[in-house]
Amino acid sequence: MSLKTLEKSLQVLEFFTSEKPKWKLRELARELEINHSIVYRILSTFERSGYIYQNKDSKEYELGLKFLEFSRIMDDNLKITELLEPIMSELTNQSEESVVFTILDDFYGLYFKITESHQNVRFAESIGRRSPLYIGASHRTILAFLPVEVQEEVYQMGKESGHPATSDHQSFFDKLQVIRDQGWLFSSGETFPDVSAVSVPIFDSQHRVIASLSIAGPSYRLTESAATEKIDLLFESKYKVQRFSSKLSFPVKRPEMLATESH
Amino acid sequence: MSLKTLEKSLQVLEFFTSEKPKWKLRELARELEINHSIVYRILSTFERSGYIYQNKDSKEYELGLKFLEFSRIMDDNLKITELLEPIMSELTNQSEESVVFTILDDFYGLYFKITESHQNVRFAESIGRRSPLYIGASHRTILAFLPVEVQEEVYQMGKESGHPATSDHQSFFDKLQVIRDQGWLFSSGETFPDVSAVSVPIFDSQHRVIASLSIAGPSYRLTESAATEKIDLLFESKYKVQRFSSKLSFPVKRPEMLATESH
DNA sequence: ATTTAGTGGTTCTTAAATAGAACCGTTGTT
DNA sequence: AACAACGGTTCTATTTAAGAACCACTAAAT
Repeated sequence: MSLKTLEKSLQVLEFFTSEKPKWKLRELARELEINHSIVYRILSTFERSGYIYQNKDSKEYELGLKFLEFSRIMDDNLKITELLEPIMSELTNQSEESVVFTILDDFYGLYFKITESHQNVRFAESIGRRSPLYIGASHRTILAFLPVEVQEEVYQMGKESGHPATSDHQSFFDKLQVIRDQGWLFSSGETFPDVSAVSVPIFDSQHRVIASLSIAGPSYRLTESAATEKIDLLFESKYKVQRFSSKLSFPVKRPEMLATESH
Repeated sequence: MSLKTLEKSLQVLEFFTSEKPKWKLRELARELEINHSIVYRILSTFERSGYIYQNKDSKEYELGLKFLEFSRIMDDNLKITELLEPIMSELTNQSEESVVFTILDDFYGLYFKITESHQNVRFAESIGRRSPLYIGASHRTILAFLPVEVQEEVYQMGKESGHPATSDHQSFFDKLQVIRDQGWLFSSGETFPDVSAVSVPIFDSQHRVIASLSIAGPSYRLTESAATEKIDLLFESKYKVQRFSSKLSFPVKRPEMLATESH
């Protein structure tokens, strides 16, 4: 069905995170609970192709330049960004806040494109950041329009990680219902402290949710009432995006349930 | 020695370029001259982990969001950029032109960081672009300080690709000598038409070349004499970079000769 | 209508690659 | 001087992948 060697190798890459970007060989092997010679072969193969870089003094391994290269190729390829850019820039100008486009990626949301207000905190460095769907307006707005089984799964993920948003099952699902009813969501300080955002879902031509569009800003300025005033602008942009999104394909990975226990 | 399955899988990824970012399964298999079921297994394994995205309508494969994610992790990790940033920004302000930091990556140079002059053409989108060392001031400046065997190899690469810079062996190597003698290089329109640049090499603590630092701008403004006037500024920045580079490790991949025929 | 050639995806058995224990030589500690 | 830990290497039993043949499907050509 799939290539086990490749699969395992890619799992190894997942351990190179922002929190732990550098690994010594045996340290990583212990963490993975596999023989260090296997890890060695994987890392050195990656290294030969530039996906992994090894500091020859400290012997530590880290991510290689290949990812920079491929990320540029992606940008070139995604004409989406060209079409998104003017719409988002306009919304930034009108709303005087930063605008964030979050894309659905399995059980996660990924900050795909950000246009920054000049009077704002720096968000742009978050591009490419992936976090679970239970957290933040931009993410929960997407979750609200996914199948209930996925919502349950995501809720469980949050529960297991101990995240406060998933402390009460009833209120979590009630809030998702609110998003579906009013078509948007405002939230404060969920993803970043002192940052608030208001989000709307983006659908493809088959009315499946694929992303969300958000206005984000510092909580002291972007209060709930300030955000509410900007909702009309946000909806205008949403429709503009949806108009062209029907013609383009976003690299969206829809979540798949491995096993459905109920009938 | 190395994992053949992984190696082959990574070779498949290399075919997703800016020029040809989307492939149909059998089309790619033909190009690779391997059985399509092998390519299928590779691509679908990559897809399950987000490295490859398949458009479910057109069935075409392209690069996945994983590369965006890893590229962000790299940025977080590379404190280099934090240290490089102020030096490069200052040089941009002083020189009133864009500044480019090019890193050595095997037989190639890769645009690693760019600070843009406000009065300038857009370079930033080139970050992550990798091109052979025979082309352009930023690249040839690095090449000049690499072993002569590597220079010969690179010259051959250029020859085979028919690039004009490598039409005459003697003059190619003479120019490299000039770079070593004067410590910098000016060139016009080599990488981008109507763009000129002046470059200096960056060495690590063991005096091995690892990168180059360049001032780049439109040829009508950054003439050879204009560039010459900025060389002092460029050298100042070069030394600032080298002062901290001794303490940090750049993810530089040094070229390795597979076989040296001559003694 | 029917053949033909193409597509993405799947299956099976032979043939090839990998796993992982045991092993280097080196380095730093006790 | 003994010990432990390191990155890296080697060898063969065991696992995995290769790739021809095969689907079901689509589009074009007859």
